Amino acid sequence: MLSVINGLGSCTPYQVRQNFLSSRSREWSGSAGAVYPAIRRMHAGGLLRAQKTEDGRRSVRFSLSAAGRRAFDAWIKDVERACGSGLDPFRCRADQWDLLPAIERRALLQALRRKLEQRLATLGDLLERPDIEERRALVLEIELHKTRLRWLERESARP
Amino acid sequence: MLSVINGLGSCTPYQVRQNFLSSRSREWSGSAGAVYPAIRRMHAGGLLRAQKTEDGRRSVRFSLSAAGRRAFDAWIKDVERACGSGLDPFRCRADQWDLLPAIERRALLQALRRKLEQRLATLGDLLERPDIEERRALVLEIELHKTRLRWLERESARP
DNA sequence: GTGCCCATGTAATCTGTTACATGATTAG
DNA sequence: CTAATCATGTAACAGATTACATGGGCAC
Repeated sequence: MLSVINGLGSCTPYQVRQNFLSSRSREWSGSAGAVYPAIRRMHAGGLLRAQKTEDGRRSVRFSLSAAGRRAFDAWIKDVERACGSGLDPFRCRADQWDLLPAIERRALLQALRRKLEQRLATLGDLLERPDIEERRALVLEIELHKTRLRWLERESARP
Repeated sequence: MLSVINGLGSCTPYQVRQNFLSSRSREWSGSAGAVYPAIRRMHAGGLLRAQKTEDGRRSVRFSLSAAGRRAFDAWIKDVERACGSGLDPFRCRADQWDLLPAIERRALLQALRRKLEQRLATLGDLLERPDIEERRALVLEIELHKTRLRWLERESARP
């Protein structure tokens, strides 16, 4: 998945790490202990090309090698995986919620709706900002959350 | 996440494993090297209660202890995590697709649409079967895939 | 009995996490 | 100069994967 970051140019490990840290993903911590070894592995595996840049710092910049670009391309075009359902923390819980006693269930669904609406507001604000990257993914995420919200509303109005 | 399986009754490690193997999740292999140690850990941590059942086999059945049920409850009611965006393989790629040359991009979006429609057909068939468990999650998954499909159609008709 | 499947594991390996360590540069 | 921060790591640990090992019951 580091391919994604490296897909955006020639950069130092530190920049890669910052990118992970700043991306509000929560599913990936971007910890030093993950990023640096991963880059070393990819370099050893021939997916990255290193180029010494003599700009004062001893920093080494990495970019995708031909093999790296091929691997990235294969990842992008992996239709099978792309259309899988992933590991959705909302969907994972969906059937469990139904087992709760009616009162708890009602309260929980309510809390979920509030949280989703709040999240949608935040994402909507983000969308306004001109400097935001990954705009398409953001639009999609908003739509997916709206779908979850509709599902919740349908679930709330039930036996 | 094993809480989910254990939430469905008193069972042997083997049954847990079969459940994982049969659930078309792909995000979790249910390998022996994961399930057995995990159960041992949870038992050691006091989340599981073991009961020897003398039904011939030496099988030990596990069920949730009081602490285990509390942990499961906390997981179910984790609104924050539930409303996070998870690790969606489709959304992850969404912005990368836009970087492809127009012809490749068009072909890929087409392939994705076909795949999604096929997946939707499969899930629709599943929904017909009366013995299917996790029905709510299935309905939700279908809706989410439809949302992705709508997004794709909007993306296909673009500059 | 022999072979096969059921059920339970262990070993080696890979990768991610947290927490700590280190040298280089910049602010005061 | 000293302290903070930048940039790069390492160490210990947790958990997942594959592949292999083991032992009991059943079919033939």
